[in-house]
Amino acid sequence: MYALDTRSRAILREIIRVHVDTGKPVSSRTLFKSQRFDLSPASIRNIMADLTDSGYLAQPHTSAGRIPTDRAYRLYIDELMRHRKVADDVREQIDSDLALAGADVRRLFQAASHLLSRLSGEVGFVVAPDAVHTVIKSLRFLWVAPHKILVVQINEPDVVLSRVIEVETEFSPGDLEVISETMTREYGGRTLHDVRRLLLVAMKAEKAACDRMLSRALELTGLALERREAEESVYVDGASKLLDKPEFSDMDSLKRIFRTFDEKARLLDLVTRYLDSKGTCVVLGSETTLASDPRLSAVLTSYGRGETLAGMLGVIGPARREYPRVIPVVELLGRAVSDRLESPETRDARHAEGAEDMEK
Amino acid sequence: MYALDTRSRAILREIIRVHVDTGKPVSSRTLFKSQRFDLSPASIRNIMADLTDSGYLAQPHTSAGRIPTDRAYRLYIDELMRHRKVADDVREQIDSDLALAGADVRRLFQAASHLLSRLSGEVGFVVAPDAVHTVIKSLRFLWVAPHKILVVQINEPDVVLSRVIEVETEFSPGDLEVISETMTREYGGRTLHDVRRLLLVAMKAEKAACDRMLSRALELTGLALERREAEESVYVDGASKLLDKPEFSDMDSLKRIFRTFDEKARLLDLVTRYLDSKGTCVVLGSETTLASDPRLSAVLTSYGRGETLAGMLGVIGPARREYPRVIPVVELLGRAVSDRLESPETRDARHAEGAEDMEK
DNA sequence: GGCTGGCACTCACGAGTCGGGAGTGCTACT
DNA sequence: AGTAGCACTCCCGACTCGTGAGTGCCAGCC
Repeated sequence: MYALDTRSRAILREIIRVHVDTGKPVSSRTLFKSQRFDLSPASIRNIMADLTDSGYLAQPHTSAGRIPTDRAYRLYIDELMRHRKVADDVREQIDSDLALAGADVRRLFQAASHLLSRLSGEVGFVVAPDAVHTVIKSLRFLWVAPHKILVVQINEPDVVLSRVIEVETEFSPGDLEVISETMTREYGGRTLHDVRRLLLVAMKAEKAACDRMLSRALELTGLALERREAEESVYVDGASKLLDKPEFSDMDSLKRIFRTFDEKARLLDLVTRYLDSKGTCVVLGSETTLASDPRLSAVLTSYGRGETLAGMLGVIGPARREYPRVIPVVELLGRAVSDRLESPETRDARHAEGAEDMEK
Repeated sequence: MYALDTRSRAILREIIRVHVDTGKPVSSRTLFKSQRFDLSPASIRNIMADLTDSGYLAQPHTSAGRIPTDRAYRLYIDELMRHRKVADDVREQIDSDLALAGADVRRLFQAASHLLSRLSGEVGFVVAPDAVHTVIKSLRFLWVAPHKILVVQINEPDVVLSRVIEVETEFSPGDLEVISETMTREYGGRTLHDVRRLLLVAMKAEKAACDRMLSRALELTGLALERREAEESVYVDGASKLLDKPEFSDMDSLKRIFRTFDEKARLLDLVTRYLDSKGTCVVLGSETTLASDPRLSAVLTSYGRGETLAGMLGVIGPARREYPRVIPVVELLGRAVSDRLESPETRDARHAEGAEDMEK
């Protein structure tokens, strides 16, 4: 009962193929008419009944065809399907769109989530690297206007982040240069997470010693590295694509789902749980409560190499999706984003030729 | 027929009040029961019939109550309603949320659009200042990593923007310093729009003279000031709020509307048309094709003072909304954002006391 | 003349009914 | 094991119909 024979697997595979295509329950007659099996509808029905018993198929109601369960999708993803190659024009599109975003991480993530959404027809998302994995290389403070200081944070593979902060007390450009050097020397090479921790310790120690300048420097650095809101580290694109999916055509679930996308913190929670899994993984609705709806599922992968700079990206949609096409796209984007985050020459070295147009 | 007497106006006003509250057509009986008029249902019906004839009311079908037309809303907004004062806790919330965003414009706009959405229960949006109104004060280029240059653009009232760009050829930190000074001297004080134009002219002139360094500098500046995508200059928040509005409960229009929000360029087009109107204005669906749905309407205002730095913000939702409450909120946010974009000390000088907490 | 009570008329809406059709499960036969 | 046949189930759309909310109009009243 548990080990499926080749024929059952073929039937299951075909059911999934057809169901993904049509969205409707698949009947024995449909399979029969597909001519792929040398069996009568009745025999196919028998096999389908067996598959239902083993939990791979379900029927929405008696006298309807069968739809694949999450268990079936799991088997399909793990064993039954073969990845399709990503079309060349899609590759080119990804390359050129990401290149257009240039070196600005925000634009890069925005472009990536947009591409994910457009190429999959689902909701695309990118979660920026988290504090534990981000390694700070250097930190620079620049005076830009009264009470306004530009913080330039360079992370491990030359990923540059900049933001403006507002301070109560004034710093001179000279002060800031000194602070930049000190802080980079002190905290460079550590993870953002560690730096935040160390800063707290240092500030506490400072309370006693009371070195005015140092204390101000620490405060400034703390402000600069403040925990970012989820809003800033989660990029979502194409939520409206869900409106086209027939499985989500009832108002109530739509409301719930859209609200979840609005509160990006929720998304962050759910996704980072899979940060440590290697490679691409598919999370089916029943296996976790993704976005409070068991019918939602995700294809996600982490980007970044080795220990540093791990974030996640992927797509969210119904379990019924073209896995053979979507999974390779997500993987490709994971690699593409990783590449983009490195310095240009490393990147160019790797793909000696394939870079159609890195400039624009 | 055109000049409405006091009684008709009172009735119309009440109909709008009730309709905004319930969302359903208002019947003569309802008005009668409200006890606000010393009239029988029949008399009220007569008046309602007159109002219908003059185009202020409409009935969804013969034997239903009346709903206000856009013409009625227009009259209501212009003459009938009185603004309600914004509650103190709302003021405080706006102040503290915007203060939390600090001096980073992106965060500021994000926070503002979020506030607009939350306080109005509709879709909030902020459109960043456009090229024609933005006056560049100075421009600085900083070397941050091989082939990566940080551009710091400071606009007129000390609004700081920074982004990272990727360049093919390498610049030394020294080069960049010289370029920063030259460009600021050359182009400081002009609008972004003008600078882009002048750059093109200069580059053309360069072609002939062929000063390698200058040509590279111009190219770099051009790259730095490239036209931003709509994605980057339009901030939308709370699109899902529309799902709660009963008037948009049919799938088809929802799809259209959400797709429009996804393509922010569309929004940009529609909104900037009103950039030059002074003060807050209400755009009703029938008066323009806002987001391809005549039932959508917007309350919007421009922020920024005088000639420099004009952008727009506001909310989008059904025409049926609590104008007396929403309009003041939008106006307040317009002022609050304008304030935040100035330098802290100007701001503090103005509200000598009211700054609960500018630091955090 | 303006207001009102009364009354006939309209029409959306929800519940109930019904036939058709798609699909299954079972059984008996090959 | 595979198949043909058949009874059974149940969703779905169409159709009907009663109900109730609301209006429009008219005749009378102040």
